[in-house]
Amino acid sequence: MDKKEITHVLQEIGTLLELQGENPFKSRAYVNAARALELLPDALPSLVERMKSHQVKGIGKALAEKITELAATGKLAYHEKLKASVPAGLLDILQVPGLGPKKTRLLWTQLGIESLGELEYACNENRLVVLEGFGARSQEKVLQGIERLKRFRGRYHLSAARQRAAPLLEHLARHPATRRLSIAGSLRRCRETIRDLDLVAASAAPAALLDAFASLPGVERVEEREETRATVILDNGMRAELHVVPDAAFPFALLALTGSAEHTALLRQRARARGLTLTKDGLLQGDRPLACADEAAIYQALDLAFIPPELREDYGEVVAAEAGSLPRLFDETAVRGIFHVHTTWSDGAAGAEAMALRARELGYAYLGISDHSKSAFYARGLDEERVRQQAAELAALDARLEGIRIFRGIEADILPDGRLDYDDDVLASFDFVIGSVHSHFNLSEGEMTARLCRALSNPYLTMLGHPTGRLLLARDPYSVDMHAVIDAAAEHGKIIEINANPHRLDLDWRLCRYATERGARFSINPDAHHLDGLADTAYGVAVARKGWLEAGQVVTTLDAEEVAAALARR
DNA sequence: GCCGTTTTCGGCCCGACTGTTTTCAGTCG
Repeated sequence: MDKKEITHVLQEIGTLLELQGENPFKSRAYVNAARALELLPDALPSLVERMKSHQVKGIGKALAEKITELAATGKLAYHEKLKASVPAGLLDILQVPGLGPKKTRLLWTQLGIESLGELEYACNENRLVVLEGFGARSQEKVLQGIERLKRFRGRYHLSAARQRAAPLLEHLARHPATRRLSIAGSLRRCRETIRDLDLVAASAAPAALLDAFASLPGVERVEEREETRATVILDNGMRAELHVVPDAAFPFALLALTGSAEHTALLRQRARARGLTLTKDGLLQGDRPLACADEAAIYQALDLAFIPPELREDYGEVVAAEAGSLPRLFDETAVRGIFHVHTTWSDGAAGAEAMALRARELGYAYLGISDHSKSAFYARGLDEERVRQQAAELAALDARLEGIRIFRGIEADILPDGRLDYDDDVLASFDFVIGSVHSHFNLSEGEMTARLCRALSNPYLTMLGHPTGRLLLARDPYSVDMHAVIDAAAEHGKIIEINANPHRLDLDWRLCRYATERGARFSINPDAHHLDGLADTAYGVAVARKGWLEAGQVVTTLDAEEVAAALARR
């Protein structure tokens, strides 16, 4: 059992204890221990040794024993016992906004509710209103929350989908019966959330390949099996479908299965206008099939430039492909540096030096550190004194490290009235300032728009962080007039963040083209809170591609000298 | 369950918001 799995168990114990009505501080001790574990860079064996000799703050005798048991056996009797005493459905109920452990426990003990389905039923029967602390409004909110959860159920973040698809592709690619292989569907188009995985293979032996697919690691069961197609359910509940076609049909199947449905409908119309018929099996002129070696050849047959999968959303890409005005998309290799990285100074899990070394390893030329500001006390935001201390540390680090330049920034809270979280003299001391909203999400649209626009007019602000505040599959964006915000950013020459954390992907790609028209510039920021978070930059590149951005619009494609000059001009 | 000590118990992070109350508990970030 690795560290991540152990921290997950500890967190779940904390939740279960709360549901049981245990002392909340006891429950928090488990959550604290999970965090302490996360923050420690050590590998597991040396960690266990340090815990046993009481060297880890937040992990005492009892927790050290439990963690040792987990690390050694992969199980914990105490955890199993707790799980058995609390209905599993209560953990689902905790996902409903407004329902925490206390209220969930009340629902359980007073009304006998043990699952989301029972909760929905009870709401419809108007049974919540009699409970202490509940009323008609909260019952209505609970119902809305359940609706939202249902809507999201069965969807996954882009990152999760990529992680599950990669090993499937790897195994199938090695199979001798595979001639060509590709991911398709919304994952190939890099949509921000994905329902299921679609794979296409070219092979002369479909049965053999489908057999192999059904028995890949991580496949829990086969849901459907036909001659050329199989659907399986993976062990996390995700659905994956493999289509096997003859090699000549591969480009057509790939195109059709990649979609979007709207995009392929446009292509079929276009074919028809040329006396051709485009299907998932081929391109026909009357009865005569026209051979196409790859997707590009199909587009060519329709007098179109090749349209990258990310753009196939019926957002004007066919018109642009006809006019030869598709954007010149860039890939990860064009990104030269990174902004928006947290460290242990606030809520990050790694120190600045470790982050810098990892960034250098990944080939980046500069790293912009930006911890939280003082209002973000839940994230150990920096007061003015700690800002000074960190400044000294980062200056020394920058002087010491070869091959990577450190920029010293801050992620300053945008206060409800649109001011930033420090006085001007402190703001002026940073190389760059990211302004972000972390509280007071529920302002009216007018107030929130004014708040962001005022922040954008602040001369010390460099860029606007996660502009809409959304958390994919969890929290809707706050209400804000993003067109007005983009206008303000363009007017004041501020950079708009493309937050590359796969839970955010914010700015939304749908707004990128409007921002481009207004002349806005962008920065692809991983918002990394641990070492592996730096690699999230890839998801930001996916958003940029989907938003038709070219390298020239993205400041992190500049080299260190150029970006330093741009920051200095601020 | 952890920690620290004025050392074996008492406190454990803060503030805003919401919907319920009629002075506050629970949730959230």
